[in-house]
Amino acid sequence: MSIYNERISFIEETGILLESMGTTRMSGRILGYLMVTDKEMVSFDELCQVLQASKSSISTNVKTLITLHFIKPITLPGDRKTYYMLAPDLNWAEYHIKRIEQLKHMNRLFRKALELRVNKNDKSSRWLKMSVEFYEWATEGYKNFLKQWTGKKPKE
Amino acid sequence: MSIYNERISFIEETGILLESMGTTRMSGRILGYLMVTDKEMVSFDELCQVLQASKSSISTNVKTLITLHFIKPITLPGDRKTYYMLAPDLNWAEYHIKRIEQLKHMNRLFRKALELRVNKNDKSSRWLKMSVEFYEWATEGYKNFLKQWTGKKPKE
DNA sequence: TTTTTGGTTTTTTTGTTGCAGAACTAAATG
DNA sequence: CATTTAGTTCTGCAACAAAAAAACCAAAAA
Repeated sequence: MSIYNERISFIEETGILLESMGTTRMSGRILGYLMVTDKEMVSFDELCQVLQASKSSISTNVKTLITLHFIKPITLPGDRKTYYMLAPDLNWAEYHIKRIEQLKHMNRLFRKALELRVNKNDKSSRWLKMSVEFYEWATEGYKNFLKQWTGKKPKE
Repeated sequence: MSIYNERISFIEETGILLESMGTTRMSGRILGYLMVTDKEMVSFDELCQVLQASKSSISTNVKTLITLHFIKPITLPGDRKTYYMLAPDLNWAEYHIKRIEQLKHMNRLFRKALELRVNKNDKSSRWLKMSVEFYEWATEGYKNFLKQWTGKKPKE
């Protein structure tokens, strides 16, 4: 076994969590490995070996992690290999601001439902109005809250 | 066709959105129908017919919507049927406060990874520290923000 | 220019999940 | 106590997705 058991179970946990968040288990494993390995960057080939996965699986999952801005590919002159590392410029706040879009979708649905109703003052309509108000308040407020992060912790 | 086309497409949209949020398309359809029907409550049987779905599918999906506190079952004396309506006491803020758990999981992973690292001051460790700080700040702050909602809009 | 290396794209295999249909259960009615 | 009603649970299938295998391609090396 090439890496410690604690680390293996950590990698698997990360796999499960990322899977539950909508990506794949394998992409979670890759992220997990990059988090616990003491190497600063890791080659494509090493990922295949350590995670016991096929090249194709690593290839596709590495790509999704890159588009999510979680990791970054590194290439070196005189070296054909590609290495990957945790994206040093990852901005979690930005990431979550983008995710707020889903809440906005919800809000659009509530408004539309309200339009489609004949009686705009029955229980269901009031439910919808309440929901619209909440989501309007929440999306705006949450976004403003997250924006405060930028500059909060200057990288020393 | 028993309901208007605008409403049908609304129902389908809701299905797609709820599906993308981790539940099933059918549960989204049920919620969507309850949002646009002018009836205040709808019977199990009506859901089957309007959504052209089997009893089993309605049964299981209605249950998940109930556990999510989105809808509420209503029974009436002298009537064997069960009716469903949008949960009048649904608290969206509460709902999202519970969802924050996922962010906490993330944070737990970051801390654990940091523990497992040998060199606690290399790039990856700093990435992890930054992430821990962000998630600590974000989960607490978001929770407090959401708590402000309660009492913000007294149901007049 | 041929071979090797490093990775990508395409195709198969395998596993999962949502839904329908049938069998089942509980309660109310005759 | 048999029958009907209303809904639940189990089984199986079709659709889909994740990962593996295989075919492929580009760049560097021989």
